[in-house]
Amino acid sequence: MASRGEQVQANVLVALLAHGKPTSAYKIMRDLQDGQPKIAPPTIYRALAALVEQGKVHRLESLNAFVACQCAHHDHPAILSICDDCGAVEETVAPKLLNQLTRLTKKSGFAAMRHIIEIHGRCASCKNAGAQS
Amino acid sequence: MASRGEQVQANVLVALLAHGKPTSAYKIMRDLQDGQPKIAPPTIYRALAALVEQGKVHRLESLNAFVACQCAHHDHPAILSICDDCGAVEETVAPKLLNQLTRLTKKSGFAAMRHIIEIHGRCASCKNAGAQS
DNA sequence: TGAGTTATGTTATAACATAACATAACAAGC
DNA sequence: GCTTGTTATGTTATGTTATAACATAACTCA
Repeated sequence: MASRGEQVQANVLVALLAHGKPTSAYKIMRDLQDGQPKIAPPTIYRALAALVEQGKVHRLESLNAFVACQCAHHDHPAILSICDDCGAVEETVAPKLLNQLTRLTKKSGFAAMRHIIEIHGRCASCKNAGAQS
Repeated sequence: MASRGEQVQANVLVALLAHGKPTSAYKIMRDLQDGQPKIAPPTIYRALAALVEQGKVHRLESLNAFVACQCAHHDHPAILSICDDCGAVEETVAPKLLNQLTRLTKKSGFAAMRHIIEIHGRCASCKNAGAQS
């Protein structure tokens, strides 16, 4: 049987998938409070930390928000493209580029452990929508 | 004569330079409150926004903190290497790599406007310190 | 079963950020 | 030089994000 923690993680993941867009921890909490009124921030943050650890969720540092990973099967950290118009996030995996970054910073002796790459801009559909208006 | 805003910006920059490490907006505020007890968060955030705009300060999205730019003369966004041990930040400028990123995301029609690249790890001196212990 | 350990729940508060409005400075036309 | 509009700055309040600290429950293993 799933532990309580795993159950919360599953619920959080469902909530994130339902949104399909960057969602704050507190928004998720309010979602879950429909069925579990007393759930508190630390519970949400613990579940999110576990999901991020598992690679099932990405944390968006530049938005202080979270998205469900869209391509479950990769271990590589993702490059996240964030549309500032509609909020859509696209994941790109580019291990070579990450290696380049690691090598670049290694020149001064830096040992890279975790790469955060977030690119803000406009997605294809918002760009088109903007152009025609 | 410098406007009030420019004065605050100068003071904030001095405080940031004095630290030489990532510093939160509230820490800066407490620093400035030595000479100006009533200064409030919006004043600090406005000054920081202006300094970031001018490229004199970088915002570290993954730390919710700020550092003074160490190489004043460039317009390119910097790649920031952050030591999780000592907090030191190193800036690297690599326009080619940013272009690669832009091209990569452009494949799906994304128009990149702002690149955020933060790499966590250990700097050379902390790595050495850790190895010899 | 009971002692030790880990996971989870709960309360409280810390830390980060900005909305909303008030006031002051400045600039342009009268 | 006044007054009117505009922009910059100050001020108050509050919203939002995140975690510390402690309590309780569940699990393990002798």
